[in-house]
Amino acid sequence: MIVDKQSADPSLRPIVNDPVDDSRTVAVVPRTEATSDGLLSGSPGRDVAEKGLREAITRGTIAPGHRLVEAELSEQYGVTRNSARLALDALAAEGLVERIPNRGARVRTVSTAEAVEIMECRMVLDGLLSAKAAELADDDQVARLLGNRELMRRAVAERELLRYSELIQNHHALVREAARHPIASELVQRLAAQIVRHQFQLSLRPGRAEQSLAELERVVDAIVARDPAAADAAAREHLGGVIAAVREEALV
Amino acid sequence: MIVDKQSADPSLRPIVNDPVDDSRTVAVVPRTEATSDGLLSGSPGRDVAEKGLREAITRGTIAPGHRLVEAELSEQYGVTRNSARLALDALAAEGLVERIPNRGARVRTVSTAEAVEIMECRMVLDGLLSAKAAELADDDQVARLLGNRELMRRAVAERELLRYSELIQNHHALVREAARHPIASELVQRLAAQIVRHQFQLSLRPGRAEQSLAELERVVDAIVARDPAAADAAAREHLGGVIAAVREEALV
DNA sequence: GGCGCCATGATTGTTGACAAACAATCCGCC
DNA sequence: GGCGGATTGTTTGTCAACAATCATGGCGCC
Repeated sequence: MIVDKQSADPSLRPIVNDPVDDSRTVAVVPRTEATSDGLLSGSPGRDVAEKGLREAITRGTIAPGHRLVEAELSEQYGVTRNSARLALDALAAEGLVERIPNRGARVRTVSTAEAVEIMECRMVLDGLLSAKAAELADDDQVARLLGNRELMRRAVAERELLRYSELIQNHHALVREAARHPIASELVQRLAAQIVRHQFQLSLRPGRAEQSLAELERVVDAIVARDPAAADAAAREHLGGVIAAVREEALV
Repeated sequence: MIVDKQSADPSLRPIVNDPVDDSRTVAVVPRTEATSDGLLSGSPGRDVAEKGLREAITRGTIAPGHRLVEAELSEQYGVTRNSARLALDALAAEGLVERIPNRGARVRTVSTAEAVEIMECRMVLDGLLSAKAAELADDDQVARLLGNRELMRRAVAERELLRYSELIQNHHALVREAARHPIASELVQRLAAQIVRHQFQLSLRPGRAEQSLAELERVVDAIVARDPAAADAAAREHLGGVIAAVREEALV
């Protein structure tokens, strides 16, 4: 049975309509220290640890499978153990950290099979985003996509793989912005974070950049042409190519 | 069933000081049992609260927008406040609960626009799963899909909407199982949990069941015929129909 | 010499008390 | 009578100590 008491305002204290809400999110500057040994404490603490850890994991500074001991993290990031613990919880929810009850946490290692599955999900979601972008992008966004395409071409021509890698990220960011689809955007980003390692490894394969570029150019073309179906198809084809490459890599 | 209270959406109401707030007395209550002092503690505690809350939210027992006060939850589920707190964290990560720092948590209300976005994501992911199912389903799974199709037909013929609704869930569960794609399966389930309310509301619309059935039958046909592309297309078409219906509903 | 069993150490998980944040209220003041 | 600022009460967030859990290593026993 359902209880519906909605007739009364559920807010004891209104949370809605808070126009100035950033007062709390920024202005961090934590009491530089609270505990005698100079640990950052509190809410900032959790965020500091979470941000630092996420960065370290996604950049590969910490290797997959590496154990993450709460006490060590606490010391390393200068936060209390509780903050470190909460950060681990958050990252576990994001799929970056694996947690085993009573046994601790470690950096999640995604198998090749999982990486493929993740990419398959990204493939269809990226198709959705590209299609939406083709439908909704404004002139400025189209211009920036074209500009980025030019940069990608140059980077590939000059064999600047690292730079090209960054530009691909940029391309995706532009597509996400143009698509105006927060839900899909967040999903894609979360999935992408889980496989940076695989993706990076792949990008160094000879010949990979050229193929990738050709595929991405078709995505841009479709968006510029305002053709959602073509954009969807092109985006899928691109990631389909990436997936095939990863599968091949796995055999090596 | 779900009591609709859309008519009194709290977020649309002016922020008046409503001294009498009985909306917070929720009649939930499993209170599974108790230790000597009446509190379940610890790890089980967190799980109990999380499971109970998730159930209450997805079943609509607690209305969207409803405030979730840690102390109250702790009492209601017979767990410590900390367990309740962790449960809220977990549910917030799943997108079922909204948290605002220092201001508390409430059941997330998904706007129609968000619901549409979520369904668009489900659409493409469901297409992926259906295609995989067409590729990988074994004979037993195919048989069960066919059996379920028959049950759906009957339910619709006999105007058993509630039963039909359950059978749809069952259909999706069978597809997920056959697809052997844990990543996509989990994503889809998480997204689905966020919009049960919208979906349920929709399923009661006259004529909706018939159209839905026809679409789902085509999905089953494609899987049985081992035709991934057709399965993908059919699944997308199905959710595309649902999305169109939701958009219409929004105008009413 | 190998096997099971208890002590030990390192880590995670929990607890209750404490502190901060915020909305609502009260009070003096003009 | 209305306004600004301190005050209060409620709720969230943090902390350090405590308890539970698991792996490891030593020790007797077969």
